[in-house]
Amino acid sequence: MKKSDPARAIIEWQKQFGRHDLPWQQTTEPYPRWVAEIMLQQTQVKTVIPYYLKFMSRFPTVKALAKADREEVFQLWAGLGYYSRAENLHRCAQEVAERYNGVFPTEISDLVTLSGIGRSTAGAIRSACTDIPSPILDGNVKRVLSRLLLIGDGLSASALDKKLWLAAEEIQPKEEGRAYAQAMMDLGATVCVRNRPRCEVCPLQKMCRACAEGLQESYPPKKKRAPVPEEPIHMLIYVRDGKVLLIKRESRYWKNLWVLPEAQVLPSDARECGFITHRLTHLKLMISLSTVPLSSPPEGRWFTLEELTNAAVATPLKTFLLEFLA
DNA sequence: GAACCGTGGCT
DNA sequence: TAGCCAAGGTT
Repeated sequence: MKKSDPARAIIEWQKQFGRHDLPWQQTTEPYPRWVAEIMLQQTQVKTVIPYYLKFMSRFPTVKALAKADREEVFQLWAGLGYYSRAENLHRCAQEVAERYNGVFPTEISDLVTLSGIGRSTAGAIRSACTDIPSPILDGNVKRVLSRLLLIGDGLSASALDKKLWLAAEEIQPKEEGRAYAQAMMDLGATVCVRNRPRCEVCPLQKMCRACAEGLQESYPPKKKRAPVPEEPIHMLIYVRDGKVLLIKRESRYWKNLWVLPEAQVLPSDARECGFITHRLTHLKLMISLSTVPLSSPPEGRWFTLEELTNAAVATPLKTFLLEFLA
């Protein structure tokens, strides 16, 4: 082993210090690895595990998922966030069932044609299932490569991505793709973390340019974001016979989930009874109680408390409603 | 190319 | 506390 080969170094490191007991690591079948990869997009391992176990238990095969009731898919996804993933997941299963006869592909060129699978997720699936090294560029790999090679200063986001993809291709080993991919994730998640990286235990310490110059915390460059405060959205609670009225949200946040109906203008028979602040988006929901039958409720579906518990309702709203109606 | 999409954890 | 970030993809 060449000492200057970072890929070999982290593969060896992974065998001793990496994670080996994650639920989806116990198989090399494409379907469960795909489900895990989609759930893991922008979502931490700890959050994903219970959702993954529940999902695989209910839909053990891609054909089962393809035939699944759309509503049930969203029920299992509710609380995970980024709900377009659930929509794409269901669509992808149907694409695999139709175009690939229910056999999940493992080639990059096939994978990237499927809904919800981009270049990085395709690489992750192929690495995991075939053991053939396939480039990945997720948050972990970006952070590791950016620091190792000191890439990022003064680059636009797209230029940075382009350079990092090239680096990801160059640095990957010729064998042990599965271990290597897992090694990059584990290193990024447990050692080469965003704040206060643990360089003293990093297998790449002596090759890392950022570490040599003490610039770890400056790489990769921070994303700039300018959150736009939004006007509060007024939502109304209609209660009748112990049931609450919800409607399907069809756009933007919480798309395809059940939410309280909105009101442009608060009716005179409504009174404010609470609000939710949606942290990332600064979305504010003003929730008011409407006295039925003075108002005519919109078309929707009436949920009992028990139905509400298992329904595809966003977590903050579900929490509020269960507390309010209890 | 940039805006958009959720939630939980961390400091 | 309030901002920042995480196993990204789509439009």
